[in-house]
Amino acid sequence: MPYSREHKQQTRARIIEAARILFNRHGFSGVSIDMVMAHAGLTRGGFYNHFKSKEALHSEAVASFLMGRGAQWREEAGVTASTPGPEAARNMIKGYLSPEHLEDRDSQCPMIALPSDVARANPDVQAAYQQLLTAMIGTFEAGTEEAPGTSRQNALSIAALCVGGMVLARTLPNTELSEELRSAAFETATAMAVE
Amino acid sequence: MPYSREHKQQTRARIIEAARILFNRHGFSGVSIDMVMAHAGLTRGGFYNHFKSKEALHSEAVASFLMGRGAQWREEAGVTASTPGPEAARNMIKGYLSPEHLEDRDSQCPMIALPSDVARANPDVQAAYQQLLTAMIGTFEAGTEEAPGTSRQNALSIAALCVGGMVLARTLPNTELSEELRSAAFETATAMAVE
DNA sequence: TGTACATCAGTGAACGCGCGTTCACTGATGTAC
DNA sequence: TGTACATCAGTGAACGCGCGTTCACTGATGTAC
Repeated sequence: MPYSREHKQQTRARIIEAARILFNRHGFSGVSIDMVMAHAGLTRGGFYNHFKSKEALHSEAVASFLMGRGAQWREEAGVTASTPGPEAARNMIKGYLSPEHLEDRDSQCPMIALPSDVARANPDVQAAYQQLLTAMIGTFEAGTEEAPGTSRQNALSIAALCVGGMVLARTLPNTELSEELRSAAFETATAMAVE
Repeated sequence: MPYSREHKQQTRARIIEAARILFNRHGFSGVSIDMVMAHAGLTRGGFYNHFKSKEALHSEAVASFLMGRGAQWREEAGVTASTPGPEAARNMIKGYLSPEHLEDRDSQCPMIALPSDVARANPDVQAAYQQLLTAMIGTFEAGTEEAPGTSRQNALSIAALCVGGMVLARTLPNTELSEELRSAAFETATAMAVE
């Protein structure tokens, strides 16, 4: 078997990484397979050696965020530490609703970059997003466990604040209102995690 | 001047209405000019008698929501009444985060249907969205005027909750989590409007 | 160690299709007489 | 009132382009001897 199995896997990973970045920047339909392959240092024809279709690449790209950057965030926030609690939730909120995340077009959370693409995507893509969202909600829920009755509602609301705040801030051309929105969502979400 | 001015304006309005509905259903790039014109009972060629480009149609469609259904909502909520206050804000939240709005694919708020299209659209489209969002925030702000220091932050957060809750609920294939999110965002936003 | 071979990752031309846009036209309508 | 005309909203064929996908090929590499 010429070309080690490793070699093919590395190429595959390079294509997924290029796709993740380009989808974030330009949206699913704003990216062509030519663009993805060129960004990965390859030519168009080889794509179908690795993926069944463009849509299949989409769900791989989302999953790769969850396993890559998303996992890193959760670790940094201390979710995996022995004492998760409210501090991990607050750290997560701080990172998610940070100015850096708002500006990070390439590595932002796909829920911010591509929400409307997903609502119309195939079930595999939607399932990948749901995993991402479920992980996020889990982090917040663990951070508000003192009051069991309201903790679930709080966690869901914090997730809505995080995604909604960032989506709106990202949409606006007016940077002042954009920053105001991000900041307001951050303050409110943080207050909710402390309760 | 054959064909009254009125006639042309009516046709134009019919095209915009078709576009608003189809963009909501399928997203900006998922809709062709053929589809819009057919939906309006016309043929492709006439489009450029009315609009400069497909993008120009996009901003018109958003503006038409603001002036049409959006204005109707604000009226029903009582924003224009002599005593706006928290009740109008609560009504608005109730309508926005309602199960009916979640299911209403055709006439939902474009901020829910097309968020990622907008972030990459031209300035005219973004300006139309900003007007829509500003009107929404204004309604909420008027509803929390008792505490001036926090009212602005609250209004912005409620907007983020409304849009974020609906965007996430819309994205999910799992209807149970979807409903849970909508409901949680509704409860939290309502509580914030009362404060 | 060196060589012939088989494999298959990667290449790039090609296909078919749908799209946004253009354009020559047609025919319904309001106006002038 | 009736008719000829000018206008321009609407038609539908056509253009050029980029896209997702296919396919015959090529050439780098691991393996067998």
